[in-house]
Amino acid sequence: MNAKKAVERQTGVALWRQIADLIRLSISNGDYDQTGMVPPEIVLAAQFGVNRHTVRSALAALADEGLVQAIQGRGTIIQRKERLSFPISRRTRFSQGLGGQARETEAKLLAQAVLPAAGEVAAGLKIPPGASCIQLDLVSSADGRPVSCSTSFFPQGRFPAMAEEFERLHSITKAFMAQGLVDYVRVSTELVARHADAAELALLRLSPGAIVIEATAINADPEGVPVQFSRTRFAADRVKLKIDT
Amino acid sequence: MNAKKAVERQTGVALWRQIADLIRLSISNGDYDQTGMVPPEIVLAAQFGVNRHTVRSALAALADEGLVQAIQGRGTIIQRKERLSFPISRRTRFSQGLGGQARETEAKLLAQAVLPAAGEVAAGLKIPPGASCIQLDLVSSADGRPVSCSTSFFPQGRFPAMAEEFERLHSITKAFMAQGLVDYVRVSTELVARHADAAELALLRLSPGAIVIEATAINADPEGVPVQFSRTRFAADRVKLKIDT
DNA sequence: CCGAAATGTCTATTAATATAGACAACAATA
DNA sequence: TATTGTTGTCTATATTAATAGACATTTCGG
Repeated sequence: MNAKKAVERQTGVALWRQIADLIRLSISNGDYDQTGMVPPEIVLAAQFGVNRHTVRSALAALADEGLVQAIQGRGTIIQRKERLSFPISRRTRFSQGLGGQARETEAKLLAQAVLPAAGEVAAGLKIPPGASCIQLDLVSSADGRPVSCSTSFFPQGRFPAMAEEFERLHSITKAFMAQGLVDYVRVSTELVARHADAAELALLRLSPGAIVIEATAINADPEGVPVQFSRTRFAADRVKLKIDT
Repeated sequence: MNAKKAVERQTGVALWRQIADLIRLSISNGDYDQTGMVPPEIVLAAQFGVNRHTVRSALAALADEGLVQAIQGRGTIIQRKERLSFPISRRTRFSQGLGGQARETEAKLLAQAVLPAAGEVAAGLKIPPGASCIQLDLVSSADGRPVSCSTSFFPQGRFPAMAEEFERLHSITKAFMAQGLVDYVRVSTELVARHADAAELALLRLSPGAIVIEATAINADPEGVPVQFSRTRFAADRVKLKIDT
């Protein structure tokens, strides 16, 4: 197991950031669970083959994220290590999926708009290009930490009060129910991973260089008629996607 | 749409690398399909708010990947833009999945070993810890470009000739068939995205800072008995994972 | 064939990153 | 309480990343 932790120079990614990423990974892998602490700076410096100050920069970044806390004289203790397991299946729903893993989940409406469906959205929802659809931008959090941000489109003809119902109920599932749709299933999901852009860094409170997993999904009613086209970006270091087939 | 392309300073990720990532994304999004060329360096520099030399560093990195080619006097032309769509379902198989998207697919055996199953592997395969299993390390390519590298474990008791059969047939599916297993299905898949480590950079021929999607999966025979535990790392900028439910 | 527009190359300067070493401050413990 | 093992802070230096400007070279269209 004991994989050699290698960092590369002259790559455009600063050593301290590479090291921060590796330590974050080790933490979420449970490598330091025995002590609940990160190894001493000198040890890490030796492991990575860099100067102690470089390791300190990495740990400072992790402390900034709230992942660890350094205490003079004692060491650097681990504050958090969870990676939420997020199910993707025919019945994917945000809040249910996290059942038990987080004390509190929240979905916050950032923006809403009514606009003509175009290209990808119209095709996904199977409505004619130009037909009105409702766009909702959300940020979802678990225990106060943002986990994902999403942009969803709904056909306005069928769900005219989507925005209002969501604001009232704070749940897509409940907003669907309030408008007469009691059940829906996931019909397709596409995943892509990339670096977070500036907007996502801000929304998800990520540190620059962080990774997001972008899931483009379509939900449909039991008859197979699409009801939602969504694009959700997950903070990759906070989630694990579990695919149930 | 025209999202502001923002780069962040003092983040541990060099500006030229952030810009290279953004341009790569624009290329795969088809933003430059009208001309088949990247915008002029001066235009990009203005868009990103950086010096032209910084943009040149980014383009040099992309040229190094073979994604673009700069021609003095004319501009920078796009050489490649594909992102392979990779299905994940109960019947996920590498070569079939890419049907039609690539002219030629190849799976190459890097290493093999017989070792006692431990922890995660034993649990996934539902065999007692310490029981022998066969480990195969593969790299899979499409049209000569590496797409994923994987480490798989098989119970030795049931598939003693896994390594030999794979070397002969160059296919996991066929190696299974040669040993009497005619069908198998995917029972679980977990996805995580992270930065590639040094070994993955080399195997997948990625540029440092690149992202991999790590899929941890278990395949089972029709009776539900696990036959394979695998961990596959995809080059994130070359694939799109399509989940069929 | 000239000019506009693009990439290529060079020098110089500033800012960020990384290394090196020394020592202070604090915590736990023998 | 003295020792050991930690993190915190300081100075100094070298390397890499980024900016700035000037000008050469190539391509293409009028």
